Amino acid sequence: MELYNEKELDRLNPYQKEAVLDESPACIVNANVGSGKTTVLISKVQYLHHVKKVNYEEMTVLTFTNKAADEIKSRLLAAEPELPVEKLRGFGTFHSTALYYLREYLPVEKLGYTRDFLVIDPEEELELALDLIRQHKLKIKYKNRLKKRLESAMAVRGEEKKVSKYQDDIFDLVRLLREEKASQDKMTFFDLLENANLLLREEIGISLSPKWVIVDEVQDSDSQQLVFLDRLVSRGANLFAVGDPNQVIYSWRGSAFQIFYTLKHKYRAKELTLPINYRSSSSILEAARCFLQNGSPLTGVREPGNKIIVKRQYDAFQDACYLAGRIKKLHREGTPYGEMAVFYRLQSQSGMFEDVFSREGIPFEVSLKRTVGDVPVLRWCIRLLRFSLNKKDTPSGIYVLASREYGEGISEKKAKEIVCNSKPGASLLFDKMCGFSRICEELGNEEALFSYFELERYLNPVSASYMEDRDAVHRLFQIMFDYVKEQQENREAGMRAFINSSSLYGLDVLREEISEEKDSVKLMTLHASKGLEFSCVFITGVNYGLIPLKTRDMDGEEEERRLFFVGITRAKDRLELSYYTNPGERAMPGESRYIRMIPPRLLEGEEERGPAVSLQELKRQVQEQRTQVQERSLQEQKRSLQEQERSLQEQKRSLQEQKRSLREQEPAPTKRVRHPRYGTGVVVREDETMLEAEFEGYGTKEFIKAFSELEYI
DNA sequence: ACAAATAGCGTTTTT
DNA sequence: CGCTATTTGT
Repeated sequence: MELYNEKELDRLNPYQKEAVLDESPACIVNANVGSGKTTVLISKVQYLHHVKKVNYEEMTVLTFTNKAADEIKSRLLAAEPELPVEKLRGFGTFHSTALYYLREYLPVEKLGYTRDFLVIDPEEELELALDLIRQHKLKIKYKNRLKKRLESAMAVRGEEKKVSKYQDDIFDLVRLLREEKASQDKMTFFDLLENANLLLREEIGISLSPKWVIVDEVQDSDSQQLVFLDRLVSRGANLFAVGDPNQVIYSWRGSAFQIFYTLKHKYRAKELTLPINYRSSSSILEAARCFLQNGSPLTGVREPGNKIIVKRQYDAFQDACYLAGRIKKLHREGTPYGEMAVFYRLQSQSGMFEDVFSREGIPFEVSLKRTVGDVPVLRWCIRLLRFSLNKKDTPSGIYVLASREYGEGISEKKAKEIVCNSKPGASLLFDKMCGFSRICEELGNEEALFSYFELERYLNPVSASYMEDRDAVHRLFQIMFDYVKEQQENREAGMRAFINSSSLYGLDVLREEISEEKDSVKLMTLHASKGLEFSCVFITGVNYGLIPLKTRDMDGEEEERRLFFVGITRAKDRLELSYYTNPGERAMPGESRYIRMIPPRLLEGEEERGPAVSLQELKRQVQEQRTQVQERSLQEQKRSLQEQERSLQEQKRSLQEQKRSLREQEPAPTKRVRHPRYGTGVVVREDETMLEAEFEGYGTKEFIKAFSELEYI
């Protein structure tokens, strides 16, 4: 398709073009923030298909989030509407791709599974583990941290050394758990990748050998995902990976450090760079550059734009009030609400902004994920379906019968007896679940499914949430039937696929109410902001102790810096930072040193004042500032003392030179200020909070910077 | 049964 | 560092 060459490639800059056209069997692209990473990735896929004649089915495109996968797929489909979606089955998250391989290509029977296995969430695995501990009377220490202990124990790969450092039975538990999951035909997220890795290692004739593996955000890979990549590359796939080492903010959950270096050496990959940022104004970009670790060649193409605004606020409440006004003003001036976002460090900080914004009538959306598991009735329903589709899943059967809110409401002991001994006639609901396979294909619609299980009875009609629950279940069933209809498989297989995908992708059952107001200000943590962009970004609470968060070690500190970098580079046109003079216990009063790292010439002067405050408030703020100044000068004294010690020798050496240059030095430029009452004056003395100026006819006056009506001229 | 010793957080979150 | 939950020792 020659058309592709001319039209698409010419839209790319030379760096992007080089990446798309690169012929190396392994190529890793160091994509700077906002440099068109996804564009290159999509272009690469299209180039491989149209020019290199690689089928879409022969490509595996791996992302970390469903959102990223959806974006890539929808952009490909938008460019080529006649492209059948089935051809993009290998395009998805690592986990969904592993699931696809396990179901379609890999011999899961070797691990004791059937092809009909279902995906479970981590909580269910924990229940299973606790059950096994009880059953086998295992000795497990620190049971309150069982989840974490299991995670680390499962990550131990070596077959030999299986002695717990606490001398308990944790490794026996891991083994039993693995066997139990296989016999119940269940896999966790972890198992999906782990089992795929296990089965891909064997050289047996698997008709699975993608020609290309393309990875997005490769800097986020953990060791399991790297093994998955390695299996595919070992089977002869070419590798094209895109990522940014400056955006590593998830190393605490296991993303491998120095991944670029590792990949480059392991696969002798060619390294390319995308240096040009198209997103942010050059002022914002210049500030961002202060937070880059290595001298990455991050260049911009945009005009300087607005200066960065730094606001001092009394506390989070004051900031929320100020932001409400500021957001309204920007909205009046033409910025849509949807182009504005407020970022904070901790989830717990969102509440204040939610309260104030609702009161002020500003439409907003808090980014919080909800899954089916968070809604009790849906959790119950999914487990009802799971047992109906998989009789080996006895824990789900017991859960359904013994639930307090829904179902038969019988005791767990009784439920266990019924389910484990498969006693017919003891429970109507149990019999219904057992008989589900027989009638499954006959059910006409979701209504029929609802009445088959007699859910109007089992959903507890006397409960306060009955109406809500019933609607939620109806919606769940409807989404499921729509999903099954789209699949070409039979009803039962379709429902299995639905359960798995609802575990992997979550469900939109409850999304409707939230997304009603599309044009809304987004509130989120700095972490959640990754991958997004907004015209206007507010980062709140840029105090030391919060941004950066007080961390244990140096690595943590570096990650905090990258996190702030990610935050400020989300902004296209406006960046506004704020800090509190009276933060909670956690943070220190006063600006974070991250603010001081930004060159002052990029900042808008701080002459603007916050909203009017009462006299009492003012007094409190002044006092606050005094203590703040005291603390700061104390810190500064300490710091300068250390510096003095360090530079003592140097000072001695250059003393004479200093003296000479001192004589030559120009006197400090006279700063002039204007006051509404005293007129124009000359600044005599100035520090961070105070300013002393001499006015003709009035003499010397002292001001607190934040509250004086002074104007620099 | 009680006291002393010890381990492991703290925040961020996707699948 | 300082707190809590849990284990260990008496």
